This record gives sequence, structure tokens and C-alpha cells, in this order.
Amino acid sequence: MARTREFDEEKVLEAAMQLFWEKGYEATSLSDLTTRMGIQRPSIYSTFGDKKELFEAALRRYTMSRASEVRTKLQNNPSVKEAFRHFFNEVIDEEYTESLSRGCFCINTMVELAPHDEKFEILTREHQMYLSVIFQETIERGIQSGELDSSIDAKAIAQALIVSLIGLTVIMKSRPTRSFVDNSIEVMLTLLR
Amino acid sequence: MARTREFDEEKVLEAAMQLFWEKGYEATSLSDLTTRMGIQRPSIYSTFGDKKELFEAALRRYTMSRASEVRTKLQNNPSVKEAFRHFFNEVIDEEYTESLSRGCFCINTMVELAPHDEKFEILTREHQMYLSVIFQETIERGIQSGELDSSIDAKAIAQALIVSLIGLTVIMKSRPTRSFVDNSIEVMLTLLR
DNA sequence: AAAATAAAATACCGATCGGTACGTTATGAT
DNA sequence: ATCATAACGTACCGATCGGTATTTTATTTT
Repeated sequence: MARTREFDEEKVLEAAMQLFWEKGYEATSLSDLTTRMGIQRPSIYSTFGDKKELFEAALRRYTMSRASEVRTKLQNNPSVKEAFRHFFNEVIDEEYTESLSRGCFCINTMVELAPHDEKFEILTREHQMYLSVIFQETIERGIQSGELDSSIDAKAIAQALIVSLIGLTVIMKSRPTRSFVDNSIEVMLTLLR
Repeated sequence: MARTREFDEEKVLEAAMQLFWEKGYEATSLSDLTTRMGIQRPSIYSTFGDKKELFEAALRRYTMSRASEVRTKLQNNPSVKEAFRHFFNEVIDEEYTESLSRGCFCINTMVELAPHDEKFEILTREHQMYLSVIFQETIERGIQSGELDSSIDAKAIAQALIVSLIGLTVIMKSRPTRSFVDNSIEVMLTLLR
């Protein structure tokens, strides 16, 4: 009964996500967004609400996609220790490959918005807790297969590995030497025995 | 030969540091700064230069103060393992105590500015490397005293602990449960044997 | 006391911010 | 074919942004 939408909602949200991921919330202007999303300002507001709501939609899109990506990658390898090694190395490689260190959109948001906005405090926490459970389940798989010692605390180690992953992702933004991060990963992996 | 300065340069810089630490670079306006520093806008520009230069001065003040604070705290305890345990627990307690999670000014800057500004990439990296050396020297002290096994790799473990400290500091912004961070710290400390 | 000078205070600059009112255009329902 | 409706495009809103020109005030040197 009216004009049809000319843009793909998923595509423009993906574009907004990429931009917020690169620049953060404050440093991204509505003009930046219209350019990158390829739609006009009123289209953004009628489709997603204001800037904060658009940001939230972008972050939700990111965390859902990221969680399933992490789950898949850790399930790929029969060896749990090798799965984690591959996973951490991939994170590092991606950061060293790209000229711009975007890191993790959720971690960036945890730093920029979580302290001043309860909604994002909760959203980012829940994502990390979700990843922590994936880590834990992976470690428990290693225990059941006999690869890992049954005396280790799967939950605690999973939580420590999440903390280390966050630390790695963040310190990559300062471009430390390769040996620094390689050393860190090797030490972290000794927790899986 | 002219009018005398009415404000204490150190004090107003300290005030600027606190504000940038709380809100970050982009979210802090010149109006915020004049209010908090208690001086007028032209005084800021004549004393510190523009907003970025003021921010840099504030960050340098922070990193210098923080480095010596960390060094002191780790030297305080004869037991290296207890020193680290105290140190990590203090970081956690401070974050849980305060209503606003400021985290670490240097880490915040690593996330917000380092990817887009080489000056801050270098500045934040060098601070982390400096802390890493303090950690390493502390671990080596533990080896020499016989508290720690001489077969461990002091440098690699120090680097892994720095990564974990960053991860802990960042995830605290999402206010995880106490058990989450306590578990993480306990696991990390098992690296010191 | 007067001149020189730098700090302080006020007021202002153009640019950009997030957000919206409004006129135009295209499409589905009748 | 017409009408209702919603998306699109333009143009604009007041507020605030970082930064500065200019005037006033206080202090030291002469």
C-alpha cells in the first residue's frame, strides 16, 4: 500500500556494525553512518531508531555472529589443546594482518560504554559469559576424551582463558612484538594439561 | 615582569587526567575540562596546547605514576606469589568498590586511540612493556630466593600475567561475578610454581 | 609612578553534532 | 486510474564542538 524499501536492512546494519567496530560509538558520526550505510539519515531513524539504538542493534548482530563463529572453530579440531592453540593464533594473525586493529567489537564496547550505560554493561557481560561456557564445554570434552587431566577445573580454566583472550585482543592494539604474544599464548596453553 | 599564574599546573593536569580517565578522549569536551580543571579555556591552550596534547600530558602523568606504584606494591611482599596475589586482588577490589569502573587509563587509551594514532600506539605499548619488565624482575627475584622453580620462564610468564591483568581490568567493566574473577586469578597464579 | 608584559576573563568563531520537518516520489490496494 | 501510504531526499533545527581574538586585570621591572 506504499513505496517499497530500496535497501536491505541486514546489509546496511552490517555496514553500520563495521563502522562502529572500527571507530567506536562517540567517534562515529551520523554523517559517517549515512555514507557507509548508503542510506539517508531519516531512513536510519525510521528503521533503527536513534544512534544508540542503531549501535545496540549492530552490537547484537556482532555478538550473535561471533558466538557461533567461536563455537564452530573450537569444535573443528579433535584435539582440544590444538583447537585452542589454533583459535588464539587466528585471533593474533588477523590483528597483525590488518592495517587497522579493530580488535573485538564487544570488548571495545565494554571499555567505551559499559561503565556509563547499564544496558551495555549487561550485554557485554552476557556475551563474555556465553563465550566462557563455550570454552568450558570444550575443555570438558577434552577431559572426557582423555586428552586432558580429569583433575583440572574446567570452569575456572575457561574463565581464565577468556580473561587472557580479552587481554590479548586489547594489547594487540598497541602492536607488541610477535614474541610477546606468542610467549603469552604458550604460557596460557600450559593451563591445559 | 608580568602577572603571576593563579593555578597549580600539576593540580589542573591531575584534574584533567581524572576526567579523561573517567570518560575517555572523545566523550570529554573542553567545557567539561574547564569545569573540572577550574581554569578558563585559553589557559588550557596556553599551558598545555590543544586537546590531544593535554590528553597526552595527562596520560604520561598517569603511566609514570602507575609504573612506580606497581613497582612499589610488588616489592612490598617477601613472597612473590603473595605479592602478585595481593596485587591482583587490589586491582579487583578497587573496581568493585567504586561505583564507576574507570579501569586503567592506559588500557582505555589503547582501545580508544592506539588503533588510529601511532603516538598512542607507541606510548601505551611502552607502558605495558615497562610493566612486563617489572613483573619479570619480580618473578626472577622469586626464583633467586628459591620460592619459585628455577625451570620456569620468567619473561614468558611475566608477559602472560600482563595479558591477564589487562583482561581482568577490562572485563571488570562489565561487572562479572566475584567468583569469575577470583577463579581467574587463582588459575593465573598457578603459573607461578 | 609608569611602562611592559603575561595571565585571566569574556565573548565569539565556523564547523559539526544528533535529530527532524516537510515536500516529493513510488508502489500497493481499491 | 485514483487514492492512500510509506519510503526517499532535501533542507533545516538548536546545541555543542574545538579553538581563538580581544579586552581586562594584575604583577614585575624600570
